[in-house]
Amino acid sequence: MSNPNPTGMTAASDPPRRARGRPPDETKHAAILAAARALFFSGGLQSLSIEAVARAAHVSKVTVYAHFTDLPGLIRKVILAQRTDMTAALEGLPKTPGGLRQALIEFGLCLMDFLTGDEFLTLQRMLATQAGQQPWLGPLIYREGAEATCAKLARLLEASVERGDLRPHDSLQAAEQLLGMWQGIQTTGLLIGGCPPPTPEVLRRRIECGVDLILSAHAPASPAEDSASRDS
Amino acid sequence: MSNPNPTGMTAASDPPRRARGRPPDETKHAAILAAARALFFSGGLQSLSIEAVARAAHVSKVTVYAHFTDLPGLIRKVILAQRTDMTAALEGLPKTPGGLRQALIEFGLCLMDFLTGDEFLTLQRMLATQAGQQPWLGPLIYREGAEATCAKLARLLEASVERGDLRPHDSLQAAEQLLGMWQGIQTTGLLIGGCPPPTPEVLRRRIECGVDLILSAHAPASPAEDSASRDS
DNA sequence: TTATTACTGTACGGAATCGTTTAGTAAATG
DNA sequence: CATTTACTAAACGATTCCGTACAGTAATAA
Repeated sequence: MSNPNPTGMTAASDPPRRARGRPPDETKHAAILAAARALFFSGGLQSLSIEAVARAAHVSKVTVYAHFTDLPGLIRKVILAQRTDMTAALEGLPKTPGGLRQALIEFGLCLMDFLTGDEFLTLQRMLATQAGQQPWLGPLIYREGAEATCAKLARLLEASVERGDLRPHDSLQAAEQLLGMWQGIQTTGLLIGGCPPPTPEVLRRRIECGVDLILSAHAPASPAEDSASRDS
Repeated sequence: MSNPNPTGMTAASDPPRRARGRPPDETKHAAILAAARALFFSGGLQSLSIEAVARAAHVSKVTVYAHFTDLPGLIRKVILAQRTDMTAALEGLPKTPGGLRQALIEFGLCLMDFLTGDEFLTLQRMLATQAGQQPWLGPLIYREGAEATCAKLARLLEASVERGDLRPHDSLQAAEQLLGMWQGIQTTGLLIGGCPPPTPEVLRRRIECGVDLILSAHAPASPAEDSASRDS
């Protein structure tokens, strides 16, 4: 509103306009958030109360209220912070050189490593319980997580189509199928604590078989399969 | 223990050994359970408290304690009741006559109709939050639900192999892939309230494409594809 | 009828939180 | 210095829920 810098360009480093009184301690903010996350990770939303967070962060309860309006507000921030980590992890998925098959497998390995990790599963569980109360959170995560990843994978396939390594096909659908096969039934199993985490061998096999299935389905018409079954 | 009927055969209808005092009112038990389920369905585990259940069931709080020892005990029973419904629904999946493709599609339609329904999603959410507290629940549901379904699907494929409609292959793996493709990324999306429920058209398309992918991958060697691309 | 058991209603003590208030201390600006 | 803002510690009233207790009513068997 009453912006003292109407040029729109922030001069050098943001105007260090020290507000007037004692400056807010960013450390506290971080500590609270960290405590909240830690607390949640070791006991679910149940154990996430303002008072517990204040205790764990070695901070006055009032300070918590000063930084985060509500308990819902705090939860929201926790989830959003988690989201940031998550999307960062997804952005960092490999753009391996090498053949398409190898690239897909590499992609799948990294992705599944992430999806079967505690960090992600916990976030997922939190979202599942919050689905009712904070309906806007789900779509946000879904779009930035699942859909974005699917699109990324689809682009990988699309690129191969343009290079002639694959026949033209519905890449988005193929990406979805691939993701589905990678996850199989185990993802939900992990979510409900119904099965142990997959061994690397099982995971790798599932990923490779999925990739091969997709690749063979959309391989170029030439009967001599050359780009799909080469490198191990 | 002090069984008055040591023959093991229950004479006619179970001995109506009226216990001595006022008989327990089965109605109450059912009412409590129903109230608990309803209550959970409209507010998550959060809103599931002994007092709320007693209120909703029009029953004294003491009665609740008489029928279910604990709050955890009540939750346990709620989940187990839900499991019973669930497994029943899965048992009832169709054994359509007709061709393999049609049978698989029918199977997929019914299954996905179930998996994307509120009943199932809510159970899933409940389990996701309870994964920490009641570790034995997850495996139970997972085995009777996901794994049993997968095995059932695998048997369907296996039978086709024996009939010669499919080449020999790892049927269990194929079943997992099929289930994965059917669920795609949307199942978890639904769980976290991240996306709207799929339209029947989308669902049907996803199911059919998955089936076709699997079938074409394991079709018998004959180049004349006859059993896969027929009927629409 | 009497004994026995199921259920009701109400109340209690204890605990955990919530969100707010108050009074005081700490750190910065002018 | 005075002012302003951030933070602390402690307490408060309110709410909710737990699990239990008590006194009384209802239904059934002996």
